Amino acid sequence: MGRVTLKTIAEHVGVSRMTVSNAFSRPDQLSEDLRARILSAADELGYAGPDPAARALARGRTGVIGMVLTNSPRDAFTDDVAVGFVRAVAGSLADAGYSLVLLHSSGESGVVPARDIAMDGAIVYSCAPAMSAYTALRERRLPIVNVEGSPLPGVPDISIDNAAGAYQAARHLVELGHSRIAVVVDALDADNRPSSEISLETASTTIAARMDGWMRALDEAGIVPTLVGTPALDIDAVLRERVDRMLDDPPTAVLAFSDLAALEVMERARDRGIRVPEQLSVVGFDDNPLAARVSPPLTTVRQDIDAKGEAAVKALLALLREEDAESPPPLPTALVVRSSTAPPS
Amino acid sequence: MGRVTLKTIAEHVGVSRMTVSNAFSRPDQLSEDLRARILSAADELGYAGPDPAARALARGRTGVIGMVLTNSPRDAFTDDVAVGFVRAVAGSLADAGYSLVLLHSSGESGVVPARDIAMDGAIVYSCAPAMSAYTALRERRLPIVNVEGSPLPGVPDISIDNAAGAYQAARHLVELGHSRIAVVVDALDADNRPSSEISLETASTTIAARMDGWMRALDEAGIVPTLVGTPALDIDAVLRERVDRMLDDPPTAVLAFSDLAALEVMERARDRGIRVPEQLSVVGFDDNPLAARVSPPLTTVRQDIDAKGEAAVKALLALLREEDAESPPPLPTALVVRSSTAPPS
DNA sequence: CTGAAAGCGCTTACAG
DNA sequence: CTGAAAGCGCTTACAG
Repeated sequence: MGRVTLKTIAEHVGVSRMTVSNAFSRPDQLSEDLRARILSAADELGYAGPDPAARALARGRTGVIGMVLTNSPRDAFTDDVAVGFVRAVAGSLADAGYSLVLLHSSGESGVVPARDIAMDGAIVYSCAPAMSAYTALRERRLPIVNVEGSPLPGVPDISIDNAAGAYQAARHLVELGHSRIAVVVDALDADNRPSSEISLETASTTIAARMDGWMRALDEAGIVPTLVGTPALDIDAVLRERVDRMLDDPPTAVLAFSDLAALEVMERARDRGIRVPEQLSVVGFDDNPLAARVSPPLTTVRQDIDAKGEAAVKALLALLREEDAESPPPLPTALVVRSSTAPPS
Repeated sequence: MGRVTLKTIAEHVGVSRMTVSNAFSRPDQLSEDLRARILSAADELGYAGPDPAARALARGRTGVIGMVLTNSPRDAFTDDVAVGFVRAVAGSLADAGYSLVLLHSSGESGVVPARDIAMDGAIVYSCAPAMSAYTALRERRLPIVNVEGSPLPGVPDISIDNAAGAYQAARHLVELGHSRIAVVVDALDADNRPSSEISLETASTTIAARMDGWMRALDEAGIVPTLVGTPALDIDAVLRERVDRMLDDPPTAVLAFSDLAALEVMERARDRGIRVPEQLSVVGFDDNPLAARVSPPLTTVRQDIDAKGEAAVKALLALLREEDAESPPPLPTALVVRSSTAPPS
């Protein structure tokens, strides 16, 4: 009998299509009684409600918000901080009646979700402006909010106060009495050189801000740290090797750009019999759920990932209401001192 | 100048709308040269490509697959096993050119994503058949795959071999010499009674299968366990209280329906000075990433969550191709013996 | 290789 | 309170 549409029901009940449409979408436009008759006819005919795709086209809105993550969902979902962010965003969006669609980068399938998926707006998490998914979104002129990425004109930016957090972390080490300090960052091909020889031009905004904070505190104390960097977000092979090389002539303390990197440092140190914190202090960043659980528990800089997700959604909802696209002030951070830091021996 | 559509470009180039459509969607239908002219005009006019909502309506497919999780995304994303599943599904879908949309249960906003979001199919993870989102999906006659849920006619079912895994877990305790054993389950209002007094009718299929496995091994050994249950997926208050009550007269071993529940038992035991595994052996289920990290590391039943996600996507893609809706055989499980189990003292 | 026709299923003003 | 008209932006056969 073909597909059941508004028309099928309209004919069945003996009214026009738009009256049936009204029964579903604008209940106040018709009598209780007629509406009940229409709804029961729909039920009888197995009609589940107006087709969402048709409705999206007619209304010009889909109820869907996209999210593009740094890497593939497979990678992103391996990082508890990213997962926490997705969780917070999905929750806040749900409260506002929106659903979240995960936009992977274009793969071999030829599909580019950022270009081909119907949505009302998107949140871009920790992406370079040149990333293809991000570009596609902008070409569509979709409302976009940028999170921990490089600021772009007209795109609201959500981020924590990376510089302040990093400053506190470095300050903590200085106050403990450390002066031989290494800084471990990503997205920077530093390769174990003194910081004075390094240019930071390639770093992401987030990393650059953290560098600013660390360096300000170290500068104030007259300390020139060693920089250990990786050319990309390659937490694995390259980072491991360079951390290992750094430990050949170990500093007394390390500032890491993330808890995951800090854990890597702690593991490498353990392998070589270097004791944390007695011989090496380590400070992370993020307060990853793991940080409190490892041994020794990691000193780190906490960020409120739920607040970040809420702020991103709030900014996007404002954009959807066509309000001004203003970036809120950076979210606060807090140093959490646990047991991975101590005075140098 | 209004919105740029196929028509705008067609007029600009001097061809018909469908030729422009072909330039984007069926490149083999027109000359290289004409296509290049069209594409460059599109670029010039700031046209990002055919509108996805309109395309979805015309083509009858959206490129989006929905996922409904037991609870709100906020809750689901707190459980590493659920996160692992989402990760695996999102990854497999991306490989096939589909994007994943997270379908929350209807909230106060009046929006019911399972009913109102345009999609081509959905995966239902660990949901009761009566759950409203699940019902809405079925009313729409969307292709659906059910994961760790109660089997429904015509809906392919993906699950691990819960019974076999549970059997191995219970067998392990029996072989260690335990005979005073408690079983901790959810979705069952057991309230610390001997298993012989309990009816299992309210349990989910997953729990019921695990119960079958545990009971078979215990029956074979002539053991009647104590059942500790919670009325719902309420891992918190109720479970804590009942586990506490159980520990008033502790068994020598506990079989828990999940690693999270097992950790709860271990924590309660620690609070009361009951040593694991010396005084109490604990076996979990799932091999949650946490299981290997806690102390003592937890003996548990491992399931391959990536394989489960892949299997779910594979079954759904078959459905989308209108192939037969067959449930694959249950995925294998394996007992992982760590340090939370030992012979009774 | 190109285009005229019909259609996807709904909603939005607007008139009665 | 109800309905006729126009439109959302695209694609799918099909004819030339």
